Amino acid sequence: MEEKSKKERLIQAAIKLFAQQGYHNTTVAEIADEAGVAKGTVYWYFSSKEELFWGIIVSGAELVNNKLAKEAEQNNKTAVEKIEAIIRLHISYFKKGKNIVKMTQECSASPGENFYKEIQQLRKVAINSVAKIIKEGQENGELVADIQAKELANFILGAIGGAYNPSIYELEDVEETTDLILKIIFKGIKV
Amino acid sequence: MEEKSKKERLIQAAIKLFAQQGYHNTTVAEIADEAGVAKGTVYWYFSSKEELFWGIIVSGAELVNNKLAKEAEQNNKTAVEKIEAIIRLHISYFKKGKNIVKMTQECSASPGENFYKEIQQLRKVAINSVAKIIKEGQENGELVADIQAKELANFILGAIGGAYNPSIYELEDVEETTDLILKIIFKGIKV
Amino acid sequence: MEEKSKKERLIQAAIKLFAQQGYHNTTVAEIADEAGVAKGTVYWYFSSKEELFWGIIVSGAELVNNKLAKEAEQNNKTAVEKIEAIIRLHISYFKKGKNIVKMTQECSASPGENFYKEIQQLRKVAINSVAKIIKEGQENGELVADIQAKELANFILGAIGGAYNPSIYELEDVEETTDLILKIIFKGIKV
Amino acid sequence: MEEKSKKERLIQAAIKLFAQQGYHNTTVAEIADEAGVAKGTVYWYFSSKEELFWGIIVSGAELVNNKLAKEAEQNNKTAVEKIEAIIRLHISYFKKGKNIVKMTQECSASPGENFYKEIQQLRKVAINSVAKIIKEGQENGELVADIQAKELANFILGAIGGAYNPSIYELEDVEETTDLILKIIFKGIKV
DNA sequence: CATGAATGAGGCTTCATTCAT
DNA sequence: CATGAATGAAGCCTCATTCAT
Repeated sequence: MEEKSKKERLIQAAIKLFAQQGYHNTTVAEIADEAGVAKGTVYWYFSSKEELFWGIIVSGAELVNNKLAKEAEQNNKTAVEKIEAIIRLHISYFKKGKNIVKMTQECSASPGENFYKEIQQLRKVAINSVAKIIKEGQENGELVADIQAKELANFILGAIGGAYNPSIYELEDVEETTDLILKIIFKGIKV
Repeated sequence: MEEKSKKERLIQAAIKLFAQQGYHNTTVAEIADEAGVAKGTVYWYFSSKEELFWGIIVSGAELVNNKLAKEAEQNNKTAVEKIEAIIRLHISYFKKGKNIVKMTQECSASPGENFYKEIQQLRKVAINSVAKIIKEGQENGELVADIQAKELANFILGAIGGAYNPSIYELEDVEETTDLILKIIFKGIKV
Repeated sequence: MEEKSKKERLIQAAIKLFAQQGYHNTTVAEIADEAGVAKGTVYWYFSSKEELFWGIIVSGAELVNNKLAKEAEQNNKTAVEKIEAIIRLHISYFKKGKNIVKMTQECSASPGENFYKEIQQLRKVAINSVAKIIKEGQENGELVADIQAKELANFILGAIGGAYNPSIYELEDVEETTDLILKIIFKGIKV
Repeated sequence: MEEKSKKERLIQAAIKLFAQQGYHNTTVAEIADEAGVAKGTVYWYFSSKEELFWGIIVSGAELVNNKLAKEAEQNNKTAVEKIEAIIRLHISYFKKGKNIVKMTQECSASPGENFYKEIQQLRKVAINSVAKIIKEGQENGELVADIQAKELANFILGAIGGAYNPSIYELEDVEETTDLILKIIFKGIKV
């Protein structure tokens, strides 16, 4: 009796290999091998290589997006607190789901793929959640008002992704990154 | 007599198609077609599809890195001014070289490719230039001192790239993006 | 249900076409066609065109080399008998494996190919077996002693290959060739 | 002013490279490079790669064949002397024209090429010359009569080629090879 | 459910040959 | 005579996907 279902093993194998080697440099055969199943079996659980890849991305992105939406709807928090929560949320997700994050980054940077347009859709949803928080903060005077909420939301999410560059520094201590981002976004770097 | 050399036409065709369709979804045949030359001609000027792609990336990255390095060596500017110049430099490069930027982003997010490690090297060079400026600013009291220079450099470059997400908003007016970034990085968003 | 496995059919097709047209003038597509399988199937069974070619050569050469080695180790035969056996062995192999012999000849005469050095290795093994027999014959006075054993071995094997030139005379009656070689090698042609 | 004509330089370059790398692994560009001329120039002197290759083979083969024919027509020599002369002729040719010999061997073992049939024709001419000598020797009682002259001629020429295996022993001292062949062919190896 | 042999479209690359200069 | 940029046919190989068992 195996510990995990074949489907689960396939997903785990896919995450590992896609993150390591990228979408195009990972073959269905390799994934099946890594999961310990036959190549044909992949097609019983997933209709295509693309669906397998995209399914993983979506599961991760929706997880984050749902938490983002919930955060935006909180009533007993200031906007600053919510933004801080959002940043912590992302960083902790990056920490746990390093491989899926890498996949998502590749996904976001691969024009010409079917999933390229779809990932942008997901990004827009995230931006909307954050923008909502920002607008509140601007309306109640917590945040500076001379910035477009959506653009700021885009900046914050982009900065998080940009700062978390797992390939450069192998940041094991991502807590530091969190603090860095919070500090800059809230206080700037000028004395 | 044609206006541009075949080599130049090939490069332009490659930039256009790689940016639009991604590296793997663009065939050498398409590039040749777009450039109006025979397939074999590509190999007269470039030793492989990869070299063609990577050559374009490098030309762009070195351009920016050289300017970055020069900026870091300026003597008659404050650190803040230098950082502002760097941000303007990037944004103006993004504006002109939209397609090459897209290619670079794909390149940076494609593990398993030969150029993946090389692009990281280029990124490190850029980070070093920016970190040098930051250190100066911290030493002369312009910038807050409780942040690691290299991490901050990584954040700034990452934030620029993250904020400039041409696929989301088709930001024609990138000047706004510049101002946004400057404002946040220097002053933060809290009132 | 087909009579032979696809792998076997591929090998037979390859032998036929390689012998007829040579290595470089035979395409993988032709071999697949001749075998009645798809082009891709070739690569399910063989890792490359070269491996397919070389595998056939080796199977034949090892067959002969093994018999040669066994012959060399016989105790109840004179050297002359052994040499006769060796010649008969080759000629009967040539008779049956005409096509593989042709392939081997091409292989041996194609510098610059990866298998060129390897076939020489196989040839050396064969020479050693024959030289061993010759030395015995020289030691016990059966054979003339003023000839280097290895050179003589090389001559004998070379003469067999040279005499058996299937492209010149389409010798169906190879028995005659056997007798010819035996006569000359043992007794010479002078009255 | 260059020492040799371009045509001559091309031929020498071709001989060197064809012998070293084989016909299919040598490109026209390499030959032009080695000769220090432009690729297009090759086609001013030779109509095709094949013609360049074949021209070299023929020049060598005809040289030998002419000498062979002359030898056959000598009146003041015994058959044995003529055969000895033939063998010496070949070995000395092998010594001088190592590279052309290699090319000829490849040529003879490359079915599917246009020159494959032509080289057989040349071989037949050589055999006829030798067979003529043998017949004379058999008629005047010098040589054993129970062997077909043509088959013996084929054997002798084949044995010479087989014995002279430049790739195995790097025989610098080809004189020894000559003696070996003479000894065996005339006297055999049995005591 | 699972397998893995089989498929075939399509990609990258090589290279003999041509031809305008 | 000579050049070398340009061509395009053709080859080897990969791999997502299918399907009979």
